[in-house]
Amino acid sequence: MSSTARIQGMSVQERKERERAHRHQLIVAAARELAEAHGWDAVTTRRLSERIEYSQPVLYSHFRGKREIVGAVALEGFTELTATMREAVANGPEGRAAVAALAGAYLDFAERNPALYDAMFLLDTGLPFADEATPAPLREGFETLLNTLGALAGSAEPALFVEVFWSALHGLVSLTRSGRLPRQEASRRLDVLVDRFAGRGCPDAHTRSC
Amino acid sequence: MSSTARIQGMSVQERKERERAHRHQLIVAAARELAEAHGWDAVTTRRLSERIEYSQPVLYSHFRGKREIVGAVALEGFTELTATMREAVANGPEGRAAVAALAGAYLDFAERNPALYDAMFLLDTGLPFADEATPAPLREGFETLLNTLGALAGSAEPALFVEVFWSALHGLVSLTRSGRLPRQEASRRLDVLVDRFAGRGCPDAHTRSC
DNA sequence: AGCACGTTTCTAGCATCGCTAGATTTCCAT
DNA sequence: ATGGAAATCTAGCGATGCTAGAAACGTGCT
Repeated sequence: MSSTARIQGMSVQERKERERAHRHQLIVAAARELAEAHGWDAVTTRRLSERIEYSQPVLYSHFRGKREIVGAVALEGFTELTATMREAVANGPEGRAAVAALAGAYLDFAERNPALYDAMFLLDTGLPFADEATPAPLREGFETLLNTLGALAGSAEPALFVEVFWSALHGLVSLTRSGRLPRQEASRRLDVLVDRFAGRGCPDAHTRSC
Repeated sequence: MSSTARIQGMSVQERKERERAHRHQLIVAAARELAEAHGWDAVTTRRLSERIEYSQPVLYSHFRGKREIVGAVALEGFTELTATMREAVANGPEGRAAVAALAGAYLDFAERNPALYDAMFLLDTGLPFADEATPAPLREGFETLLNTLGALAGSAEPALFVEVFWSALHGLVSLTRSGRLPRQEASRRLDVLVDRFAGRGCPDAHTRSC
């Protein structure tokens, strides 16, 4: 290793890494756009490579395979969903209002980013969830729910309470998106769900007489 | 058309139709078994045709394509799920017990028939759901839920109440099956869900003081 | 009985998929 | 300028769902 390698070589290496990172993001963005525009079935390695103007094998120098690309898009989704939910409870609503705000934000997010939502919750991404290796964005999303809803758990364990609430939201999204539930009365279903989870009864009796 | 055609011809035609129907069921059964044994990805037209000992184009004389085969399996699933749920409420439980019985039956069914459940609720089958063309097995499944749970809807419209309950169940199944929720505490999550939907509060106050 | 015709079934192949080995080019350090 | 490592591409493999056209079959008539 010469002095040039030590002085200039490093910056060349850094530039290459920068370019690599840029191309990495290019792939993720292309996958996301393609999925959002024409569905995940339209996201093929050939189309992706065409979009980024590189050949297909380049994709495999960034990701182990297609599922890892989907996983990268899903991670973006978790970050954005967490931000959306945090915003929804930024002004500190409590009781029923908090549940309604979170649930509304969640359903809105799913409605506005269908492909992104699929990457997060439907497709196989290989992302570890309830695991010591769970990526930060996932953890933060769950914690946002926990911070706001944990207090409404009543006699149930907060974490379980949140998981069940999340499941219900996901069920609504999932069944509606796949045509199993008519989209028409989605907002009324949301009301029913919020009523059930907003602790009508013991913990927060200020919402409705019991 | 001769007398033979009028007397014997019909029975020949009937025999052919019987054989066709038999082969039809053979395809559906093969698809289901293959899916339950090795997942839906392993259900390919080539493997199916090998199982039924006919060439691939024969499949397309019975079904428009693979999705219609999945749909046929899904239909079987709805019939069986409905039967399972009916059995669960056969001895007429009420209030919390009814909710727990139905939810337990549902989750058990999903756990015991993962591929079947996927065909019903995850995969694209082209089956019409909330539609005038909704097949009978689907309708009956929903009605079973409605008959038992409608009374617990409280101030909500029964149909919506049931849809939301169903969504929550599906959410639990879906997130658990895909590894998003740890399988470990599934039964405690079920308890939390039942608590929320068993009308703790106004309609059925005999379950828990309010 | 034998033949003609309609139906059923099969062979063969298309376009596309995810993915990869090996050739080829590019670029850096000398 | 040039050798060699790193980056990139060409070409192709084994699958997939699905289909057109050829071959085989069996029915019903003479």
